[in-house]
Amino acid sequence: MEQGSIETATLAGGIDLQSTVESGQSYLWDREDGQMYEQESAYGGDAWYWTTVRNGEDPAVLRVRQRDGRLEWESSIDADPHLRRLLRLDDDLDAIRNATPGHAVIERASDEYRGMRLVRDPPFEALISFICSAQMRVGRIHSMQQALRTTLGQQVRFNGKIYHAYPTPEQLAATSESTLRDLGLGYRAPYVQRTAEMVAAGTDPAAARDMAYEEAREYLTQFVGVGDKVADCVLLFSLDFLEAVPLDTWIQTTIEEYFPSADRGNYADTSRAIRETLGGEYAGYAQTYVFHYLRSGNE
DNA sequence: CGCCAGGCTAGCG
DNA sequence: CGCTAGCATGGC
Repeated sequence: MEQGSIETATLAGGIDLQSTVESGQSYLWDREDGQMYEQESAYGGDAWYWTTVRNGEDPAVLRVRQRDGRLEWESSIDADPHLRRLLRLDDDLDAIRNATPGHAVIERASDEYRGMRLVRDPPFEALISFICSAQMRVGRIHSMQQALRTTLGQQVRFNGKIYHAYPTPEQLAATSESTLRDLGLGYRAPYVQRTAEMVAAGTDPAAARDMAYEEAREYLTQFVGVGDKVADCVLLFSLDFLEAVPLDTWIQTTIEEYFPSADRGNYADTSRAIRETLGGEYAGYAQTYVFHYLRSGNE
């Protein structure tokens, strides 16, 4: 086993691990004490989280927790570069905040979750988990991904315990719609199965990375179960389009309440307007702070 | 019990 | 094109 740590003081703007992995951006991390998404009162903030990364034939488990000014990790491999990628540790949060307009609700949200970073999920996992997100609560989206892992993913042994990798495109493509329904996916089951078939056959969601933003969003909507909103989530939480602002029910309410002039009546035009309102380049960062702030019961 | 959740697809005009 | 009915499931 390898282990190591990263000093949070070396990260520009610090990090809040709990907010980063429990804010409904990524559904690929599990919390080992079983308290994920719960509004606990006596929490020390130092729970272990784990995920897996592809690593040739054998996926690798990454365990990480935040304690005493460090991100401490354990893995079968060197987790350092993986954590820097998955948790966007190179983002300069101070610079991002300085580039964000000073609206009151954004500032309150940014203050409340100082150190929260966007995630950089792997593209296929992001695509499937956000297809599952349609008309679904955050906690259940996460439990669906756990069910997919536990039932269909490759077993990985680490420190004497069994973990499960996220299923591959081939594994999901070979799973029947009824099996996926049995895992609680509901009407999303055929979307997941058919999209996995497309990816297994060679259509690469990550190809959107090289496109202009709106072209990339259009490209992703070719996958079954992916409309503009899910496409924006994949662009923002996986493919480095920090300007993407997913227009979900929460942000629609926010627009009506705080930025009514940005409501242009349709997705593409409202998207452009709110993206401009939130400062352009890092608009998705502002959106994610506000989403987590409002969804957590503030205001 | 009814309502709703980080929406999408198919089918209509 | 734009618009909308229908959609599975579980928690409150």
